[in-house]
Amino acid sequence: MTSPRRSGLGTNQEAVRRHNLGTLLRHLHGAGHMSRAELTSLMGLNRSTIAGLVAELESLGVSERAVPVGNVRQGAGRPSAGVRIAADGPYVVAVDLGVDRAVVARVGLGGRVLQRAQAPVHGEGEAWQVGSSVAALIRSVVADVPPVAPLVGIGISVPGMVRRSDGLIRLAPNLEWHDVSFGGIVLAALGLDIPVSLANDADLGALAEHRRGAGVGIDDLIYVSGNVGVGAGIITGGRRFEGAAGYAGEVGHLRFNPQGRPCHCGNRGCWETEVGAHAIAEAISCPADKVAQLDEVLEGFREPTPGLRDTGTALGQGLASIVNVFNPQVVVLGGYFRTLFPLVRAEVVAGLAERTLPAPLESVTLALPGLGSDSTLLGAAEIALEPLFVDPVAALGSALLDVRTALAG
Amino acid sequence: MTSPRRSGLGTNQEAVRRHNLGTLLRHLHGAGHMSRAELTSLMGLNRSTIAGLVAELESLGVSERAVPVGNVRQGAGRPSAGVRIAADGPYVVAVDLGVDRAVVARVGLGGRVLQRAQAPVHGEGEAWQVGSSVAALIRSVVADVPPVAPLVGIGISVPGMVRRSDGLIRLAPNLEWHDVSFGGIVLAALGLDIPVSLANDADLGALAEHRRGAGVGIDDLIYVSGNVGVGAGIITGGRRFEGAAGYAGEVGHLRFNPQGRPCHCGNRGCWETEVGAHAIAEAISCPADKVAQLDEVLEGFREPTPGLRDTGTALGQGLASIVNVFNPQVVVLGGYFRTLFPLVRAEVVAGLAERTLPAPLESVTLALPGLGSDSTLLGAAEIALEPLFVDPVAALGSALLDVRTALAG
DNA sequence: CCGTACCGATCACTCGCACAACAATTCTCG
DNA sequence: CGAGAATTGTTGTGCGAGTGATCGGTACGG
Repeated sequence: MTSPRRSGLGTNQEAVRRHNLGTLLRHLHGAGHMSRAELTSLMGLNRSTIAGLVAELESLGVSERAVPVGNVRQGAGRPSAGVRIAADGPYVVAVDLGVDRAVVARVGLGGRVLQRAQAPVHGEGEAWQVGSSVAALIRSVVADVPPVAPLVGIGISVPGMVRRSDGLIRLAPNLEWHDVSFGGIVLAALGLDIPVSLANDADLGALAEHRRGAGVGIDDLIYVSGNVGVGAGIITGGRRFEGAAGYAGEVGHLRFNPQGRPCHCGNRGCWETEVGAHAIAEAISCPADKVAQLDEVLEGFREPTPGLRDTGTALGQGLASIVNVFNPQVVVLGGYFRTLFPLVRAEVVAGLAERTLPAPLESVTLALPGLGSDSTLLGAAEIALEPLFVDPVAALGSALLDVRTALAG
Repeated sequence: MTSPRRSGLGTNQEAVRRHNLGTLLRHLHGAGHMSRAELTSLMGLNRSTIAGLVAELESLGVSERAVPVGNVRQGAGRPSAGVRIAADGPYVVAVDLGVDRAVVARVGLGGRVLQRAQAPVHGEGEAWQVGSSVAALIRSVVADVPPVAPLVGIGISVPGMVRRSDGLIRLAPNLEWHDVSFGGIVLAALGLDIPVSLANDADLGALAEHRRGAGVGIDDLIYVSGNVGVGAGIITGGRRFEGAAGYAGEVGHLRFNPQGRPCHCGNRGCWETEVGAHAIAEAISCPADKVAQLDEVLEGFREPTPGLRDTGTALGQGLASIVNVFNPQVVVLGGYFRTLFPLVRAEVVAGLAERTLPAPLESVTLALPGLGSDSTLLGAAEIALEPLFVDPVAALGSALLDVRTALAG
């Protein structure tokens, strides 16, 4: 479900055109609306070349002309005609699979959420049950999509380890899933056969924050997601760090306190036993059945408890290992850390400074997600959109038109 | 001293030619000797195109025709004329700066070591003293280079943290250097002005093992270097993982045992206090003044001592964190681990299996360096050669001809 | 011994981008 | 208020890079 990696191939002219068209669309996707003049300077190509590429995108129905937008005019000269994302252009379906709920959205280019729906899913539900719930949500978000708009694919964020080669969910501890082909289940429930991409939620959070959130323009960032488990998504050099099989970023099981609590992985004192949802809940004496609503509970606090302060210190100290090892420019704190961090910022920063080496410490910043709780959902949209940026013509050629009819038939 | 990162630029025809010429040379560098037919299928380009590129490389003096090499003929047909690296072609100078000695080599394309020299350097020597020793070694390895052979640049492997933006050595604990511009020092001692690239030794070990050692064809590997400190070099997706400023891979300070020995970084129980050279020396009761010769001492053992077994277990358990976080396909054990690992293989494997998550564990392999103790030296050569693969014409255009005269004048 | 297979060399062809000239539009300065 | 400067879109031309077909050369195999 993911394209194989490129080898040391040569480049021919066809590839040049594909690459340039895809890069132009990537820029448009990033900015949403821009002038041809901006594109010219960004891509370093000739004006005429940009004009040709823009014309091709328009004929593909991806972009449309816009009036010379009345933004700040910085100088003399003929105003540059705008290029903007077409209203009925290509879109994807993004699925954010959580432990207790699923969020589904129809997302267009530019990361615009066009429709959204969500529903609770049972914690220990069978995969096929969850799959049919998700399929129902997908049907609802595409209920009033215009027939001319092409569906490029589906992206799914999973709270677990996803094998890159085929998108198989190897292990989702909190869903109690082992080796589930969730992409196939959803497609079967829909009766469709379109591209489906799956990836780990933290990886997708990192991707979305890099493209549209707190990490725009930052090529080396880490998104640390605090939920029941703790995971990290890594962006390096502007690319996703996936590892050999797609499992990279399992920072939750870093050795933190060999005398600590037992972890479900079989060891003791893994970092996530000190800063995961259960540890946070314990620090604020939150009853076990309210751990799923930990966000709301945490928001009730104006001052941290001593237990929370300790959790904050542990969070900072664990982040120190991550910063030492990855040397990121920004660390984005997602999941429950998003509400925890503002409460115990001082302790986190102190724990980080205490254990990080001077050189990597001086260039790192801690940040909250710029996309709030939508990071993973928008990350799922990004991986589904990706084929458009590699080869727009091919991706649109294989996209699905008139989804409502296809779903009805 | 390192080229800036590429942004989302477009591709023009000039870039295509550069890229194809560089890619062809990269293949030739990897295989040393190949037929045009192989190049055709590897790069996916037309025969005529390959012929044109090969002709250009020949006119640049980089490659030369070889007789249809008498290797295994797999089928009928006219034998494909060979392409091989030119005898008097471009070369680089590689420097492996160790704690107690420096190795300098003249290295040609294909990673061939053409000349080599080494000398002891004082542990706490001033940087300029070490620089002039290295300069003398460089003079000796280029003493009988033919005048027509161009010198592309110098690559230096450093046992410390190197800032990527300018090659500044931020910290080399065992040399007791802070913020040393060693590249500039060496150039000044030589009286030359040519490109110098510096990088961390573990990073370069990883690069060399990926290109020419135990990791050929492996796109996700980690080279863990055990010396006085412990560091890691990471290759992901076939690229170096450097982090925002170049400091990525500092695994030696991963938290291992919070009640453990104090580390020079100010914390307690960092992993390198358990598996670094001093810990190994302690495990075998090696006197402190022989730590520099730990390799030879270790080679004297046929059976591991109980202390070494414990070190092996700690090594495996620490590697587990690395495997969980990076999900590599291969972990190469360099430095002192190269002699330690065969002694305590069982303990390392057991420690790794005990603490690694099942999914990343199933795809990882432990390996010894395919290049022996030359990994870092050849990695230094690789970064110096890199400009040739990005743009052969430009790199050769700015290369230095007739080095002997330039050094004399 | 001859047919087949494979490779190198050559040349016309296609395609994509760069360049130059011109038109359109706005700003600025006198 | 008007002319020139500045910037951008448009169009046609040219260059360069890779493609594809053809021919000739060399080896293998029956």
